[in-house]
Amino acid sequence: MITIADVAKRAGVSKMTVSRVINDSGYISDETRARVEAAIKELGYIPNALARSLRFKQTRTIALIVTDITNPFFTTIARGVEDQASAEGFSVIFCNTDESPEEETQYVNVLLQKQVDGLLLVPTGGALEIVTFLNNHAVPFVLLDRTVPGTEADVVRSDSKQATYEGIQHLLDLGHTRIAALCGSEDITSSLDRGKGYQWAMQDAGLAEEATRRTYFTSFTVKGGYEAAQMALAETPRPTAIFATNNFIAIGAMRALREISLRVPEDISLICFDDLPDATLLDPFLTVIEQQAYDMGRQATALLLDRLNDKAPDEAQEIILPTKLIIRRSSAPPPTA
Amino acid sequence: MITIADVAKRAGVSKMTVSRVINDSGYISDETRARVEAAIKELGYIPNALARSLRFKQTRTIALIVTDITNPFFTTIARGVEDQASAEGFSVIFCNTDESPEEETQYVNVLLQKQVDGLLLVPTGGALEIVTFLNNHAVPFVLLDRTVPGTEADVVRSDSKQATYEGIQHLLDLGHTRIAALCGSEDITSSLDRGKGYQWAMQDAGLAEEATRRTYFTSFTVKGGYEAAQMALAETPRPTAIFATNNFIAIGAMRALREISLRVPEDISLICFDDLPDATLLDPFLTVIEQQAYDMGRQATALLLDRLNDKAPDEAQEIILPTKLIIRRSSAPPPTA
DNA sequence: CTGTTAGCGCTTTCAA
DNA sequence: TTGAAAGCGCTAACAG
Repeated sequence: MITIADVAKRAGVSKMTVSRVINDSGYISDETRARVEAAIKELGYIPNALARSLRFKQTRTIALIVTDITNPFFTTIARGVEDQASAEGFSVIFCNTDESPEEETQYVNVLLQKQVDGLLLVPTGGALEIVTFLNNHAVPFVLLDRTVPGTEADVVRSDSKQATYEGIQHLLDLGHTRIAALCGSEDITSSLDRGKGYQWAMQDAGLAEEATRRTYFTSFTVKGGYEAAQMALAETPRPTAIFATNNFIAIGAMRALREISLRVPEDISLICFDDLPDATLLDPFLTVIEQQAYDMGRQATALLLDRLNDKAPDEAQEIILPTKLIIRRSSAPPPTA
Repeated sequence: MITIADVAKRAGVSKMTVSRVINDSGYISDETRARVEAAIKELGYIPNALARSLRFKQTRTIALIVTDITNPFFTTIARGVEDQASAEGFSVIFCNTDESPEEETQYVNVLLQKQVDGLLLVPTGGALEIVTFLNNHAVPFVLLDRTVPGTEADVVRSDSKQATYEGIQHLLDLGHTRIAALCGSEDITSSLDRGKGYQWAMQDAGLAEEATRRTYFTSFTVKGGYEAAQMALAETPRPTAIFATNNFIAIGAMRALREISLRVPEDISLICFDDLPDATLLDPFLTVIEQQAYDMGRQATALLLDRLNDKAPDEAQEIILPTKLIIRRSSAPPPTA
């Protein structure tokens, strides 16, 4: 390995002078600078960021921990994070917990050892302990998509409750009354909020009991959606519309519908939270409540970097991003209407 | 920041003793160990991996550089890499170049400064320089999916040429003769190999000229596929089948077909390289040549880690993974057949 | 079984 | 404008 000492010797100067050239700090004569730069090039010297970070006490690296790397919602967030971070000269370490609190704890530990300057975290359902730990250790971090009840923390998320209200309203306007809600896990706030938005909208329409009866909790997966949909469809009378609290649940529901040959939207309507990326779809036809995933990544990163530079207010910030109801072909009036 | 010295003082021992406890090395009395562990817990001590890596001269971190993080093919690779690496106690830094050689060079530089132990690289079309650089600097790395002509390097990839041959053969067997090929960029070997496989199969069927005339180069994107398909469809007589060299090109082609109301497979057949993940598809119906993306990630990582441990042979390794032709509903005999 | 010394590659501080 | 010494947090090598 080529070190700063090698370069110094080659250029006939001290290590300190080389350091000054690398960091463009202090005064150096043009002649010396040229000699040092030549030596760097000749030797193919690469500064050791480990040693620098050890002195500087910062790594210019942040980490992004998501719960499902296969979900386009999270990869889109990742792009936003990446773009914003690299614009400010930060690197991003990307981690995936698969919704497991154990993996989450494990990653946070490793990342702290690696001295990341801050964390971006989509918390699992069991994140209370680790988030409390981060707070106690004064590690800068920002939550994404979900909050962690019982803690104070910066968070960037959508207004799931309000957005769901509008989505359900759209179904109600079409004439539906028997609407089932397939919700994600009960220990995830975004999922809960969507459930509440559903309940709220149904209640406002005088359908509170209907809503209670037709709420199903499952996981944010295709399998979960499939199973929950089967339960919802087994009810008599059958629902005329299904609301899925995320994209994967909707796909699972779609499979269940197809299996019993129900047509969408002729026989039953289907809407969901989260869009699927245009690029992976042959035919966009689902009516969705779209979240601004890319922006969520960008803003969370901007907030985190502000924190790192002491440019954010002391109190925990809560940034709520707008959503958009995109009406496509999967929602229509109920068959009997 | 709490350091090893703080722990040592608290436990009333030397720093070295604390180090021994952390690393579980050397002999320590149970009593001392307990005291040290108590001190660690009380202070909430987190070892500084920077300082350790500086001494050990290894970071137990590798990097994965892909060309398009939005493509499920690459996120699936990422999962394989992640799983294999973490099983061996390595962390992964995940980077995205968007097919830009400049970004690629930039990332490699930063990563080398960060002292990653090795690199996993899906090379861009302009990677010759950076790969040569890596070779000269004896940085351990493994190429994924593509090779870089003019260099020697470990690579894990599919046999694109052979796989394409079989895919085209499937179309020929169905009775197609007017088959168009929508290829990715000309400076990417996997794309070229798929073009060659197409040419080869057509030639064996006595359709060499037909193939030459119906080959279109574009980029591995939905937009690229859309545009190339429009060109292919403008020919007279029109092709009765389209072969797309990746999933995104196929989706673009699908859009172009829909725009002029061509039905698949009744009016025209469509097959492509790379599957789309089950989870993001409402209705899998494309006939595809599936690559083992997850395995590609795993094997490349295993090879890289072997290299790091001097367990791999001196010569550059080439691991060719099998592919699978999955026949679904998008391919059928041509309309006139 | 435990401690001391030296040094990883770099930069801060102070002096020249 | 340049350099020497000290030290960031940790561990290898040796000594006790």
